[in-house]
Amino acid sequence: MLVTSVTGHLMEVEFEDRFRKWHSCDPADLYTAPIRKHVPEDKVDIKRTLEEEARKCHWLVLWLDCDREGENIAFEVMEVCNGVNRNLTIRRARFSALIERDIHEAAQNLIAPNQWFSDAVDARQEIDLRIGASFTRFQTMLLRDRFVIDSAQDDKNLVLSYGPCQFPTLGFVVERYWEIQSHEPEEFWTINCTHRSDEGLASFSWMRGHLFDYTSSVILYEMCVEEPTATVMKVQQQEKLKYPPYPLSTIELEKRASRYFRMSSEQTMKVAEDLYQAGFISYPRTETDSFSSRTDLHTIVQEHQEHPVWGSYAQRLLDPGAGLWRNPGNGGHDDKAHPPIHPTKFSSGESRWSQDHHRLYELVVRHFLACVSQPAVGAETVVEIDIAGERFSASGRVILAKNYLDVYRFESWGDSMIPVYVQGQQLIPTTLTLDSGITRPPPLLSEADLLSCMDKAGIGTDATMHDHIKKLLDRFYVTKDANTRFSPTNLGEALVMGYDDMGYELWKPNLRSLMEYDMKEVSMGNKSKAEVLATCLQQMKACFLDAKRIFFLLFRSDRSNGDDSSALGENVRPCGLCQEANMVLRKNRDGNFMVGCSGYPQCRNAVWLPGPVLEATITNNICNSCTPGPVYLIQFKFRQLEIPPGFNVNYLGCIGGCDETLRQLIEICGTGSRAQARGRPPTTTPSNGPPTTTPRNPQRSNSRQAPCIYCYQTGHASTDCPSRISATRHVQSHGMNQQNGESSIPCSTCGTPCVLRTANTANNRGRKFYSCSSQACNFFVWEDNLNNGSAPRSAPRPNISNSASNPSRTGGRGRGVQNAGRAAGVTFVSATGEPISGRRCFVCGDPSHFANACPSRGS
DNA sequence: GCAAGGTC
Repeated sequence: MLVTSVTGHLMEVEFEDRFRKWHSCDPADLYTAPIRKHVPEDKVDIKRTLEEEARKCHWLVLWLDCDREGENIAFEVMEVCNGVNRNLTIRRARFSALIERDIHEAAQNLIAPNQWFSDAVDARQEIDLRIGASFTRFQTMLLRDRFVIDSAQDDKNLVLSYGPCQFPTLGFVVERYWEIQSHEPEEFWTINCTHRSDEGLASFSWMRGHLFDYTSSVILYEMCVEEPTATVMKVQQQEKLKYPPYPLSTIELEKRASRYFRMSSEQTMKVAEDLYQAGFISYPRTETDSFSSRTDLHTIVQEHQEHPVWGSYAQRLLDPGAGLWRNPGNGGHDDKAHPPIHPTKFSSGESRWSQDHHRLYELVVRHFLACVSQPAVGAETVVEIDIAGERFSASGRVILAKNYLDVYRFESWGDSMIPVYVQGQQLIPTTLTLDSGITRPPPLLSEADLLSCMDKAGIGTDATMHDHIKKLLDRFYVTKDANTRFSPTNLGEALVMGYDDMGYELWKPNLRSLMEYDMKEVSMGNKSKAEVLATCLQQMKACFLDAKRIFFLLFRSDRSNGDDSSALGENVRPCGLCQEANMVLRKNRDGNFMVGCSGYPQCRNAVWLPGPVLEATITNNICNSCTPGPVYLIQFKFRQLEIPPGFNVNYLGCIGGCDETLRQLIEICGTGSRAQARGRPPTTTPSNGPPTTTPRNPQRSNSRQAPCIYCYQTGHASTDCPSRISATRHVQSHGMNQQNGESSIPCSTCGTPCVLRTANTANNRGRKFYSCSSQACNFFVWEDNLNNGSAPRSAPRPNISNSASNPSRTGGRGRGVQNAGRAAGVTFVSATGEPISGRRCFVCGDPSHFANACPSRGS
């Protein structure tokens, strides 16, 4: 028996020569252009070896990975060998690890090669090539000149590639970025309680989590303050186990190396390949996360007994008396081709290893030792207390046995002690506070997150995922920060938005999933290769032609005059962003107005004007307050039916940031920006410009200046938004910022007249409320509660410690209701501000019960 | 100059 090898695929698919040059044909022709499968130059020697040996042999046994790709490679080898020897008897060996018994069994149970498996791969290769080449050529040639990339690379070499794996991967990054951009912060409230005793401190958290309604939170908080005695309702003690990880697959190795060492997936695979080739670890490209029952795990552990750092742990593992051994868990994945990544040779560190080699080898060994170890054991105590009907809980944990955590230093499980409590015990909280928080957007995707997204959506394989991520970086579609978090560049975001604008989900994982499904059908013999190719390529060609048509409309060619808006008159102001050009008033093709920098596209500073603008004319009047000036005022005419009552059709306004009326109109009616209407971050460029959401990239750089998340304008950070500053001057809670006018209702706290406003928070949008017009006062009340005769309240922001036993802090400070009736610490006034005596439920207004007994509270 | 999948 003679053994030789190939190195992955022996052949490649390629277009015939006359279609190879980019300008040789219309990219649409690539859906039907003839292709050929051939052995590339660097594999010719391997082909020659195969041919030489095949001539002398009678049998050809194919020992390749037992997956679809492996089957396809087997057919490539068969084609070459059959080419020189038609009489070969050909068989396939099925094995998945270099385990002696498996190899013997495979040799004794040879099977026929599986044509369906191979066909599925042929189909994938052809589809990937045709789609990738056609879209890449097209979008590169059309769009390359439209983007200025801040790098040393010659722009002429810039390739804007499209691929069925790289684009969905980019899609994940962009989608998360959009999610962050469109996040609307919302204030919430939570009650926190602590209790200190001789034994220590327990922090109890509110079992409701948090509420977004301030008034409800205050009511519930005050009920707790009024009756602060806590009763211990439940003390639950149980043993908790923290399990070691499953055996190591490629994705897990990449994710963990990224999390623990901030190593890129690309670097991880490079180092893993080195370690594999030097024999220190097993094959690093595997989806399998369970060991075959035939694997000799003990021998692997034995090898590490002498290691200076983890040797003693390995010895404990092998000692039956220690009881540390446990057969590894099964993660449920098996690619039938390779075992999980595990150490194959002992090393206490080689002199030529880099720090990354040391780290990765250590991770593989410790992970393996952890897999065959007992879980960590902890004793957990959960205490639930009740204060005035509200439940709070605290928990403590004592670790009884660290077990695998002794060797797996990358994970931790902390101790947290709380005092001992017994059921029925009563106690007075040490602190009871009403605390506020703000909802935050999710973080940018980390490399580990991105790998998870790809894994979940079936984008790429264990061997290629890191390639797709690297490709996004190489193509300038994304950037990665020091915390391994990814943001799209202007270019990446614009491409995704371009496809999104077309309505095609070419940047979403669905396309790949559908292809995957079809491949599976082919590999099972349910569909033929030809059938899948015909359907898929026909659909993709139609999609390509449509995309081509729309892209030409979106990105019309003449850059100097490519702006789809028309300038209307003179400059409005100097541009504060690039500080080189002027901002000019423009009207877009779709009739919407904006003021954009004349330095576009180098500078993309833009201010979108309210949607209802019918006419806009620059006047000679100059704003007295806005800088950099002069900022010329604009005479607006609004569409009567599109503006709320109280606003004039004719209005002289300033776009410099000082104008409250314009700000309110934008908040209420929105701007003419395209994307805003779809809930995406607003587009700040003219509708035919490169579609980016933000006015970034001034002066050949990729630096960002995102639009303010509150007013959607540029030129200031969200934290400095003038609209927010003026809104918070009037009301405390963000979002309650639409002022309708003054009313005669006196504030029950200070007597100053209240202002009727409309809430704009997610939970209460459109709901009217009164708030005190005094900046020093926090009073507010929902209008509908007033009409129900329910409980308008002064609403100080309590954040008090040690005050639970001093509930008098809410006592009648206000002139309006100083002598109002009080029930359980709650004051009621009527719609006219008159005090009402007697108890009423805050939630539903029913006088027969109080809020803590309201039937609706269960929900 | 293009895809994704093998691999060194």
